[in-house]
Amino acid sequence: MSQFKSQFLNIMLERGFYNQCTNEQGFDDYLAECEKSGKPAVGYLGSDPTGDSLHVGHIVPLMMMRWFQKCGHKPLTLVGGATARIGDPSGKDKLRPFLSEEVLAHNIIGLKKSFSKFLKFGDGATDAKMVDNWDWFKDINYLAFLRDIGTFYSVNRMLTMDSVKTRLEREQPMSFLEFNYMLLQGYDFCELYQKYGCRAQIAGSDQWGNITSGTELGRRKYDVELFGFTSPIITDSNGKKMGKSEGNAVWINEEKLSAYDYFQYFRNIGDAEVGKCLRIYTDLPMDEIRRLEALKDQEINEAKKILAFEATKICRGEEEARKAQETAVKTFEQGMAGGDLPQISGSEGLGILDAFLQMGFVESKGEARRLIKQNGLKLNDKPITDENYRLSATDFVDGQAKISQGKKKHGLIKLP
RNA sequence: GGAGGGGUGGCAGAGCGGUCAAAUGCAACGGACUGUAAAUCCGUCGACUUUCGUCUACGAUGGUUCGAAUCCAUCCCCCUCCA
Repeated sequence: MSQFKSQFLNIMLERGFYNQCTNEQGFDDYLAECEKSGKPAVGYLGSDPTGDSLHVGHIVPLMMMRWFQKCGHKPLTLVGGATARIGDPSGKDKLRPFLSEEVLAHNIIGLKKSFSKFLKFGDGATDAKMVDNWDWFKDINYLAFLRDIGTFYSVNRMLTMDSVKTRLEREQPMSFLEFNYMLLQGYDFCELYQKYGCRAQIAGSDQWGNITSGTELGRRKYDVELFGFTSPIITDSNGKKMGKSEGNAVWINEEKLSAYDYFQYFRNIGDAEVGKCLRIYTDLPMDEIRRLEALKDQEINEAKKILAFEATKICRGEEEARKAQETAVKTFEQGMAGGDLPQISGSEGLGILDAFLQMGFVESKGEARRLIKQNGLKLNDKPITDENYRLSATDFVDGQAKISQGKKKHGLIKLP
């Protein structure tokens, strides 16, 4: 069963994190050596502070780092304070808007928060550490950079990189600024190698070009072999990227998404994805996962509940996961109203259209009207038929009324 | 700087003076069927009011016309080729 010498790579393979490695054999030898000697390997995961929270789509590499740390290695989390000022062209058609200093600072705080849910930070040997490439880029001299780094890059080669090639093929503009992105990423890798002895970079497969930029620079400039390791892009059965729920991103930080909604995202995963998600989004042992994913038909719902609970536990803590679960059970299995549902305050006399608008379930009254015609809106589980209905005292039970849109979205109106 | 092409709803992409709130596809949403799944089928998909209707929208600003996404002018942005 054990195909690799290193514990880390075996876990990656077994749980479906393994997509591509710059030198599988070499990386395995290196990690095995570290694991044997008890000297942690250092690896990094980069992310640009373009938002103030990571979302489900970012979890894959985060979980890889989590395992990396569990295997006795040291994770570095790099935030691209400098590179965000440029914008990664990978997979995009347009230049990203520039971010103000305040927004960047705010985003970096948010990112650290996201990271810390999955990794243990601190000063210990295997504790995660946060670094910002702005620290080494902000004072860099252009000519010195061109001479020291630019000489190692061939434009011919750069033009063949996916991030550049696709942009050109699609006849979308690419600025010189963006063209330089891969040099900066390459430089990051080498900088971390110099500073922390970091020899591994872990990322999603869309970062392959940027990773090899770093490993090649390391080889040419420092004569050292750096390793890159990527995860596959996780898609659902329709081939779409994971991480969107009702058109909105599933955020990791609690200010952006409630634990209940986070829980529901995983609870509603497709049957075909259950095994894959258990491996990737939970810490459950493989034996347990194999048992769960073998469940069929209705029974697979048990696996989904466990998946949702475990995934929420990692990200939001056990307490929150339990509350979310209770709310889900009450709401869906017992037809009652769980306490963790989204809520607004309102009292009798409140128009039913306004109630849904305030709850954020609809974007306009017109939409609410349409949904009423389609039997899509409910008050205390009874379909609403009159769009001019106003809440009455009898609608409130124990000081709250339940309103629902469709089968999945439920919320509470509480008396003030 | 020169020549040509183009900017349409979340995306893709028709329309090229009235019948255009704008085809079609995707996405999204509601209903039916189910298992808080998938697939399928039906329906919805600018806002306000719902009955008529009103308003805001086709890069921006002006103009021509009874009437413009559609014509004209100026400006902005993008693409291709040339310098």
